[in-house]
Amino acid sequence: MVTIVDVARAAGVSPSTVSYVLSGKRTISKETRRRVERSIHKLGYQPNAGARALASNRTNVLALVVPLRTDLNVPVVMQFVAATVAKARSFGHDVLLLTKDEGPDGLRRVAGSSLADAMIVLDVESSEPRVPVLRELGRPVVLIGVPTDPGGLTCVDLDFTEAGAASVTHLAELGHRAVALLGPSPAVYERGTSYADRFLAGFKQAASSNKVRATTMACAPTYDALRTCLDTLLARRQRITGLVAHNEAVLGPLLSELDRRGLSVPGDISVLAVCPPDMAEAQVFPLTSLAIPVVELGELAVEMAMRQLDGPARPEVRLLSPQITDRGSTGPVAS
Amino acid sequence: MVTIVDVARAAGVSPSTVSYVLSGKRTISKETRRRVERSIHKLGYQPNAGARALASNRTNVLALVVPLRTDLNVPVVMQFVAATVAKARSFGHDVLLLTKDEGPDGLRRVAGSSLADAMIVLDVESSEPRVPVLRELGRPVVLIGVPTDPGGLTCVDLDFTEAGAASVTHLAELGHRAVALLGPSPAVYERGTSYADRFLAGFKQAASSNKVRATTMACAPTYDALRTCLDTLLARRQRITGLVAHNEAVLGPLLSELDRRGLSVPGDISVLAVCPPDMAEAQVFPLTSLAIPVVELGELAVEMAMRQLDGPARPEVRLLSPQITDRGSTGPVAS
DNA sequence: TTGAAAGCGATACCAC
DNA sequence: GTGGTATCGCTTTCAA
Repeated sequence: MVTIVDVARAAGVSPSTVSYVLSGKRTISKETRRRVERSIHKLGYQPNAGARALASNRTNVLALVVPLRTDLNVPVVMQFVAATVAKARSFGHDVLLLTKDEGPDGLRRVAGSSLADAMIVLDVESSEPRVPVLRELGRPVVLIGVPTDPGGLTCVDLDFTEAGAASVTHLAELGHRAVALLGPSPAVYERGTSYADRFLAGFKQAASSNKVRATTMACAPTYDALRTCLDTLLARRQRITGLVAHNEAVLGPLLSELDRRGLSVPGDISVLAVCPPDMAEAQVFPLTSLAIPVVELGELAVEMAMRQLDGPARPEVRLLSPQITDRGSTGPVAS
Repeated sequence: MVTIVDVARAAGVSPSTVSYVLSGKRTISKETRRRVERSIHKLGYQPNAGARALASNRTNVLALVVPLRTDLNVPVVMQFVAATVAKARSFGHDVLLLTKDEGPDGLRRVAGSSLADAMIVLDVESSEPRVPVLRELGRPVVLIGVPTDPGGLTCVDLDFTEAGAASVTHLAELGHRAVALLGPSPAVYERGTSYADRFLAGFKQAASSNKVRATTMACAPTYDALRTCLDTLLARRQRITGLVAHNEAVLGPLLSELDRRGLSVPGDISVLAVCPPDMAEAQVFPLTSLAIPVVELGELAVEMAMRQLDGPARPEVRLLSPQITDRGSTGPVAS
């Protein structure tokens, strides 16, 4: 193994000089820098991560805690992970992947043994058991999602309350007077997953202030559950003309069921999907959607974590404004 | 921060004793062990990963290199990741997530800086540019997939050649004389992804030896591509009665298109899916499937990597035998 | 602008 | 069965 000492010797300088060339924390003469860089290159030197971490208290590793159950939407999580890893690399960090299964102890372990400098935590629940732990770790943390009491922790998320409201408003402005929300799995609500509740609240609130009749329904990610939901929804006295699907997993099934029942979109029923943009485009026909900005969230989370590493930034809860893209699956009510 | 020295002092022993209690590499008297463990607990001691790595040349980190493009099947990759992380944890290892985008240099970087003890590499192509690099790293490596020349590297995968053959045989035994393969995206073939080619080869080979007429077709993961494929396939003179879908992304669309065209499964056409078991069960109706044993592969890969860490094991290429589970979507040809 | 050397917190060898 | 301590490879202070 090539060490910094080897490089120093080859370049005829001291190890500290090599270190400073690498870190840029000191001004180095042009000539010295050249010699050092040459030696580094020639010897193929690569700093040892462990030694570096030990000496500097910096691992250059970002821990990412994700839910790896199948009950949450997998492609969405994956997109998020991809965005995070890419962004982290751009800051010279690698990503250590932890699962939610490890719980609060996992966080303690990783922080306690200095495996990572900072953490990004996904799938935050309203009353999140990991929050108190995270607060005590004394390490930069960014939550994706907003617990009931973020107290001191940095959070970033889509403004789901606004999003819920915006979806209703979108439909209301098209003249819809009876709309439905096809929500996430009951399991998600039971867990108290914060975004689900917030969306629901915004949805109901806007429905009432827009004088729109709203039905809401959790829907497990299976064909059967979806059919049952649809049966119930479509059997209502007041015909539902607008449907908001806040459940990526059932988008495909939903469209094929509507088709099977002879309902055309948006002719008979408008469909607004709440999902990442690419997913809205990948359906049997493109769906008007309220975007879950997965990539932006991932990148933002990394940036916020890095900022905290640079020096204590004051905690903030950042909520991104919802944006709706019309792709033709919502339209005015036929009168 | 609590260090091993603090623990040693509190327990009235030397640091080395604490270390040995932790590692179990030395016999320790019952009494001493008790005292040490108590102190560890009381002080909340957690070994510093960097220091440990530096001193022992072991990081207890496993690097996992995954394709994070959207063109490959995301849920499948995710399942694999989940299985790997869980298994790695059971060996006391954490997982560092790398993307294929980093290419060979990424592997060099991670190995060179001792960020991980071993690597597991997904989405291996036939003529895989990373193979020569991996071979030179001198670190335990397990490839998921089999490059044309594994030379010295350990690989594990489903036996896709056998799998291709088994799917044809399954249909042939039910009396089908004209079958089709709906394969992965053209992009996958163009990349020379090894499993796609192997499956195709086995498929064709078995078709010819079973005297079955076989049509094969790559299919991009979009509705349009699928429709075009189906149009072509169903327009054939000799009516196709058996369909093998080796493309997780189009299973849903496929079934709804068949339905739309008034084709019943398996009455008019048998459908055999090549995908993870849970995916076969999650369709509009359960599909007979040839399982891609994602979880087993992930766990096996970790085990093989760990074995290599224990001492140089001789390289092997392990191919899992395909298994078909009948869920009713394939049946005898109506005559 | 550069060098010397004291740590960082473990492990594991050598002694006893 | 236990202790002392050199060592791992780097960062960073102190000195020049």
